[in-house]
Amino acid sequence: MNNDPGDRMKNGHGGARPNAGRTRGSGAYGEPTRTVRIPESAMTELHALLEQHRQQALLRRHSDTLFLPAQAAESARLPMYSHRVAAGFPSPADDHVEARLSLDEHLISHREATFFVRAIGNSMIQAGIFDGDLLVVDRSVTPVHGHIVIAVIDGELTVKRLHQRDGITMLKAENPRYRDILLKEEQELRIWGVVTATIKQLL
Amino acid sequence: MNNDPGDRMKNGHGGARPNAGRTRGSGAYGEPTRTVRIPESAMTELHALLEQHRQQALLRRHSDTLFLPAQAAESARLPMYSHRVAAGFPSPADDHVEARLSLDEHLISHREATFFVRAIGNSMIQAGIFDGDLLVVDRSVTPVHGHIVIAVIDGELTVKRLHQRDGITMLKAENPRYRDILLKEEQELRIWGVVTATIKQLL
DNA sequence: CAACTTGATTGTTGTTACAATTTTCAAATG
DNA sequence: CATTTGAAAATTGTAACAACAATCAAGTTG
Repeated sequence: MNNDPGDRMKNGHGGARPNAGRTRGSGAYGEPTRTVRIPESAMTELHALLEQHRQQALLRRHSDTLFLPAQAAESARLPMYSHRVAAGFPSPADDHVEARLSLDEHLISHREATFFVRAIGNSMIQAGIFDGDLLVVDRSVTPVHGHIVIAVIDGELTVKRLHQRDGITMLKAENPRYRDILLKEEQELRIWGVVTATIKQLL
Repeated sequence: MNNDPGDRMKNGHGGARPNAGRTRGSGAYGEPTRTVRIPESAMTELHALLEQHRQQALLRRHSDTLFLPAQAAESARLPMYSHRVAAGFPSPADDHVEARLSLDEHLISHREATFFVRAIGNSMIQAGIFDGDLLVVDRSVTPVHGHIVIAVIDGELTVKRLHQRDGITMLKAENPRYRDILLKEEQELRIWGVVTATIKQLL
């Protein structure tokens, strides 16, 4: 070993030669890279993704000496993406969503006293009740002023808002084109129940 | 306006106050990020992954308005009355009811693809969707012209009616006081799903 | 002369730094 | 009391940096 640096430095090795240095694409991926910023929770998934790319680069690099057994038929190997890369949308199958909801439980408090009625007509359109909507009716709720109720007037089933003021009982429609029903003395008001929810099916 | 900087600078606004500046986790992912270096061919996959994380962050951020269906417990069938049952008091215990109904079964056709959203605002009031209504959303339904959809525009979750005519895509509000959203070229429309039912709770 | 060593060179790679942007709060304004 | 405004603090894409690895040609050794 020559420990004197001066001598060697003068007629130095290497130098600004062409084709010196490591060759392009000699990294772990065999291709240029970029820096990106990602959330920390994506790190594990990303590491899986990177490992996959490294494997593929390794395979490409040694493709002249490495062979794999032919696959039985075209059992089209799909790329083994980490987790659900393709998804992109929140999926109900995902687990880390806090609240889960049962419509039955959510909308029905008194099971024994609840039934459904399909609305007919447009007399309650301003209350958001359209023809064909499904109404959830609770018979155990005591109807008071302001409630939307299912009532029987002259043998007809109707949905109206119950008004009780100064001893006068009315069934008001929520549509200016419909008349309110003022309850006469001899008329009997039969209230089947209070509407606790209305459901509009669009499809 | 005081254009003299000296005055304002002295008792300047802001300053090194506590709790000033934007809050931690207010980014698109709701969590800290890191920079990593990845091969270029992984960029598309990474973008999908990141989009997914952004969606999940959005979902987390709106967890007070987003729900998923519960597992089918003992889905209680409740009586479903037809409208013409004029006579006396029907009881849910009665037998001569037409059908018995489970809301979960009736309103949810694809459990794996269904979630709930609580509506905010009154932009769809003429479609019978009011502030606070519960929307049943099915991701497996292909959105077409006329459907009411849940969409993400500029990171905001909205309910609108989808219009597609002559190559133009619009999100129309059903309330004259709200402007329609005309989709610009560079704007990306993300439709989370189609609203299959809306539920208005009255009690 | 073939095999090995050596040093400069150049691409890779993980991380840090930076600048532009966005979000937020409280004081100031009307 | 609602709105405006300026500074502060975080986000975010990208540039820069430093340590490292690979490569080649000249030099050295047997």
